[in-house]
Amino acid sequence: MSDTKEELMGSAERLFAERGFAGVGIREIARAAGANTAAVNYHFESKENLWLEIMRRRAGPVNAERFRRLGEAKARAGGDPLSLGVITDALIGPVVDVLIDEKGEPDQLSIRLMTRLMVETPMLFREELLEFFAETRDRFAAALAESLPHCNPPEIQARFFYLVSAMTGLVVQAEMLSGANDCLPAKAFREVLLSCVSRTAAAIESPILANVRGQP
Amino acid sequence: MSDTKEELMGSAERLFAERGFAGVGIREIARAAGANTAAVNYHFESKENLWLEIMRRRAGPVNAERFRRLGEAKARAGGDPLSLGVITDALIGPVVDVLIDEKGEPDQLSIRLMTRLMVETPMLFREELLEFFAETRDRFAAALAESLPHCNPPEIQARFFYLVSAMTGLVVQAEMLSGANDCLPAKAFREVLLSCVSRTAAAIESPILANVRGQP
DNA sequence: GTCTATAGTACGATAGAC
DNA sequence: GTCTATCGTACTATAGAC
Repeated sequence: MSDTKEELMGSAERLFAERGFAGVGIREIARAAGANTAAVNYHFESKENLWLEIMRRRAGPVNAERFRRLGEAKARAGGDPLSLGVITDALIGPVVDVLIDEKGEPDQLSIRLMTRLMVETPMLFREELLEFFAETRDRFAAALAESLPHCNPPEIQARFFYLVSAMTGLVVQAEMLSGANDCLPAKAFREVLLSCVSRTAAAIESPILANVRGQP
Repeated sequence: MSDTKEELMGSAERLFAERGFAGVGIREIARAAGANTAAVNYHFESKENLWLEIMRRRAGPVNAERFRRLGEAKARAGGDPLSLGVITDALIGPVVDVLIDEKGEPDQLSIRLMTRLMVETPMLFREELLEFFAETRDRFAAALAESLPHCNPPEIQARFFYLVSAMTGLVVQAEMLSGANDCLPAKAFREVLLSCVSRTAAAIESPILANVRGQP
């Protein structure tokens, strides 16, 4: 990949993270990369495609790590079904790792970029999103079904939905958490996120179907 | 409030829901409302202010219902601390209700609007957001502390963070759930969301601090 | 592979008529 | 309270030189 293309993706990530897809123009992306406006269209064909390339470049390694953890856990388990904790960690753990820098503190760029990617991609590129994550969905739904043999497909789907929604909330609210200096030191950022992963595993253990107030 | 102002807020809600703050121009908002561009600046002073007025109008009743549920539960409990399930329902239940129309099916406009409001407001209007939700934060953090007397402030804060992040994920992913016709009928939409509320209550019951893989 | 130049359109805000 | 008209700026995309 050419230097210019690399630079363009870098400045696009920074700007998209701060202001979202519609909030940034290709002129500004090119200027920040020290390139010309036309270079964006040459390398990416369109602004839409630039967004998708960023999404794939960021989400690809996350999915790879998910599959690595799932495969490793399966190897360790022999033929036994996996625990829900292990499945939850394999799905959400790799995302949490992206939000944390090498010192264990919040990585603001990644937090904001992942937030934008997770919220705006479904609205702008529904088809491409579903295609890109089809394998992840299928493999984790299958793992859940194996670990919950007494659950029918809607129950599996409801639990998978909880996993995805809990992961999404973690990413979106990670920025508020990183900016809250109430009584949480920056060192606790990672601990709190990891505790949320474990809590999510506990949440899908529960066979709950009714709500706490008791309505049907 | 004048008819024109009402119309402008309505069309702004619809357009912001679809394309976000930066994705919509005041010209288009005015056109959709059958008014002139200048009417937006007359009634709201700026596009930013229009967004904030929409946020307050949508979030105000949600907060009111939260306080109502919390107050009702406290009255019912006498002086005893509330269960975590009741606190969770008081905080998240009113948001879930907004996502569902009178037939119990997904309300696409509200789902998308709440998503945009929850994700973009913290990034664009951090100060105003914190001020608007200060009372909610304080009252629910206090209720949690009363119900978890053995927890220190960071532990309370970590649980409160989980509540907020689970709620955020529910809203953001509600759209994907409403569009998934795999094996979930539209009638199940409400059931799944409510089951997520109960699961979240179960999640914050847990005294978990370490993650499932056992690292520090 | 990167540039200049430009086409065609949209942006937010405001001044001033009515 | 709502309009027209307009300022200055920004937008995506493309054609064509180098």
